[in-house]
Amino acid sequence: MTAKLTDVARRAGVSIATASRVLSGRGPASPASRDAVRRAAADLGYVPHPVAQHLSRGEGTRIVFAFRDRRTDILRDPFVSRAAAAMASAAEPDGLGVSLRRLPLDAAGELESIAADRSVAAVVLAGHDRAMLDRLPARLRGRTAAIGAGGVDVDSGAGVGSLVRHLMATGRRRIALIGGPPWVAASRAPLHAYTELMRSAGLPVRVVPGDFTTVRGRAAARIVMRRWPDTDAIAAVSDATALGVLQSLAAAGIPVPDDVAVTGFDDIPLAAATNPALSTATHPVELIAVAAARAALGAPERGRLFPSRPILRATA
Amino acid sequence: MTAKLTDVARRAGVSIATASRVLSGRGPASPASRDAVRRAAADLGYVPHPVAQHLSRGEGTRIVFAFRDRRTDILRDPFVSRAAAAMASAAEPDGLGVSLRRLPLDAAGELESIAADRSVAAVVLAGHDRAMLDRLPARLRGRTAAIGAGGVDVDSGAGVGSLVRHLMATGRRRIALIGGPPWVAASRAPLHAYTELMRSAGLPVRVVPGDFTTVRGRAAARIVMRRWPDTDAIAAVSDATALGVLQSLAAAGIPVPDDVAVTGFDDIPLAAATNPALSTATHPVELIAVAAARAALGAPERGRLFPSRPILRATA
DNA sequence: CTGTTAGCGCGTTCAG
DNA sequence: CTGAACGCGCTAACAG
Repeated sequence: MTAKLTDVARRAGVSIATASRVLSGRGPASPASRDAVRRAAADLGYVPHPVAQHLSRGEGTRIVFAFRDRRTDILRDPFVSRAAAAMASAAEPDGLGVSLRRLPLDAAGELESIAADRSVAAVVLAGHDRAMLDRLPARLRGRTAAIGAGGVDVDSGAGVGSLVRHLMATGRRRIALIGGPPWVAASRAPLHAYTELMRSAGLPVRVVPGDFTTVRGRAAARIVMRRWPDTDAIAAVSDATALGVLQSLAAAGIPVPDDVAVTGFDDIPLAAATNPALSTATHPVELIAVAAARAALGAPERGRLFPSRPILRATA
Repeated sequence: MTAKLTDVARRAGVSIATASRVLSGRGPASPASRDAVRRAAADLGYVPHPVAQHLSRGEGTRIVFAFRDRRTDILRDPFVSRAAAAMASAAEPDGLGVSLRRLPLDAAGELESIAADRSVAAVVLAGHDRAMLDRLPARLRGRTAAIGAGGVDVDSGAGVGSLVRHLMATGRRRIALIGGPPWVAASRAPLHAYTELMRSAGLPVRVVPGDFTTVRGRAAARIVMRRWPDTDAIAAVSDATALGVLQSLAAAGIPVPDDVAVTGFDDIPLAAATNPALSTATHPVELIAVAAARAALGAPERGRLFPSRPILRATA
């Protein structure tokens, strides 16, 4: 049988309250009893029972990662799994676990049920919109953090901006942007950054909407080259899209980066493996997810932007 | 304040014991009190407190996914994050969370500490070897399941075998295999399947070891074509490797699949996006992870193999 | 600084 | 079939 706090207290010759104070580090304790308790705990190989601690403190035991999406199979989205795994790794030392839950577009009911579940220590929201944040159940207020769009997010504006600037610095002038879907909040910042840069440089603004997929990237690249044949660079707001662009250009016999430079965004593992290797910018999903989890667990911090670093390879 | 079992019992005019029996479904209860309790619970919007339940039942609140690897940053491995996310999704309805923990090659101490943690409901092991399973702490015995190599796994032998058979059926005769690292258990089954098929068909066995990476795939393909220039098909045991093979062949001006057919394994998202699109076989990581989690939580099942389905695209 | 006393919310004997 | 009482293991007010 595993040793419990009572055993430690008895062996140390103090009360359980004192033992608890010493071992949890909360509350005062004389050096003498502190020492005795620590020794007793070590001798007995005492390990606290996290479940009992959580119950007693009125805290939950898990972080719920709630991802709002119209697709049912959110597990196929690499960002979802990367973020979930990162949180599961960060939460481990605290004895917490991570649960993943998909939210439908209208998630009012689901959020209520999550709020009612007292095993939920914190909630990390993604794919949300403003309405959702505003209608957040009161009981979730102090323990919810959001990823993206107003919450913890990557500075995609600055990231894409730095790539566009690089394109300009290397002589590109007719730069097209394949953006995200207009109705997705994350599409705004890159589009804005690109537009501002082009305008203030007196260069033409050429934008085609995408949807972050490779298939759409292929089609979008064809549209770009048909509509503006003199385009000498294509900036995509996701690596998946950029892969489609590369394929499309290769099929059309357009050399990259000689005739047309290409950039992506995210720095997925395969970006380094394309031919030629894709120039892109980092997307620290893991850092963001962990920051959001910490914020949800009580850190006051909100709305922080994580920097995106350009990774220049062969395509630009 | 949220309603608790006491409130439900009082409103239903029964004792907490009866209320508990009715709501948990364990133990007898008369139709009358059953009805009263159910109604009272509904009226009050009663939601049980999972943490209290777990403490009382002496169960843990989380599933620990323990991944043994020499690399420190296991989060970068897509299989790790996919498996973790799948378990986090499957565990959600049960009020359980998932924690991810890296294990060093000699994980004796870590396993002890995991076993001592009473918040751990179950352990899913991956990257293990036999010695590790044998030295498993006694307290972990009934609640541990393993992914791969003797545990729940994909039938990679049959998967690679079906691809090799397809290559033969389409006229390929000089088929080379780029395998996994010899010291990894998961490399054995595909190698064995390939070797048996080639031998019994009276065809030459051509094997070059790989390490599941794209970089190594590039190098391995060069080795294959230099050593056996008449090779007309290359089967790789991972899609990442196959991508390297495709790049290497493209760089050498060898048309795929005309001169050399190529197959991978895993069916990662980008396999559909290569040019030409990669023929491969599925690796149901999510299904496997969930099955392992269920097994660890108490299902008796062990050592089940999940089928791998060939996905024939353009490279073979 | 310390020990006593209540809880945290629920499961589960064990007599009725 | 039911209810009173205890146990799960620990934290936190409250006097001392």
